[in-house]
Amino acid sequence: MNKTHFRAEILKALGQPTRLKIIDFLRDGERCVCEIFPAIDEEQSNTSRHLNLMVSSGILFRRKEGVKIFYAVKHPEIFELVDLATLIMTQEINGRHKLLLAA
Amino acid sequence: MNKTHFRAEILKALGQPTRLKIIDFLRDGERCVCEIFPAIDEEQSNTSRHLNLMVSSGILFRRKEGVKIFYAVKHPEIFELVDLATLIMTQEINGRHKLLLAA
DNA sequence: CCATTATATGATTGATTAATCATATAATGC
DNA sequence: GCATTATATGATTAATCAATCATATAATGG
Repeated sequence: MNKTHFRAEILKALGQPTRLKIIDFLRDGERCVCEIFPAIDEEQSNTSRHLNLMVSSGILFRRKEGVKIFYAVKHPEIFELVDLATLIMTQEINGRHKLLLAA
Repeated sequence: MNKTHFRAEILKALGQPTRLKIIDFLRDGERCVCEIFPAIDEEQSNTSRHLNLMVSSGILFRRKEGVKIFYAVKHPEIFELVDLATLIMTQEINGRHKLLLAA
């Protein structure tokens, strides 16, 4: 895999609503699957798949403790990146609003 | 569309190799389609579709000049966001390398 | 040892995506 | 007005994706 594909994989892993909800829920630190899936209101199996995908693409890491598996965001820059997306979104919404007002 | 979906759409728009190549090529400023598609080595029609998608998701804007259409990145934060993805990628590669060395 | 709890995974389905070829549209210079 | 250049779009195809249901695995407490 070349670097463009690697970068794309990271961004793609973050560019999905269910996965973004997981990232947001993990802002306060690690959580086990049994906490995550009710919090984001998704099925356990679906949540598990998304968690695994994010581990594979370097977004999350996993820690086992007894029967529970805790997931956490691997790099603090992930949050910065997501926050930038939020900022861009806000600017977009404001820009569109201004256009509507000007029309 | 709610905010989670909006954020996801922005990240997803950036999380595709062909589109990342376009963003990289637009770092120096606006370019017309006829410059972009040879630079990234993709078909004109495919390039056009990706450009349109990024306009729709708020990543790029378009300016018409005669028969040419110039595209440019709409928010400087887009570059910051992509650069963060590159940083995360680098950390991942280094991390994996260290693990291999330690093993 | 068994029942329970936590997590992962196989199989399936419908939806979305990226790429391609062919063609349409639209501006320009002659 | 016509040929040329630049761009967009319809139709198609193969691939990937997200979600779901059912089931498997694995650790724990009693």
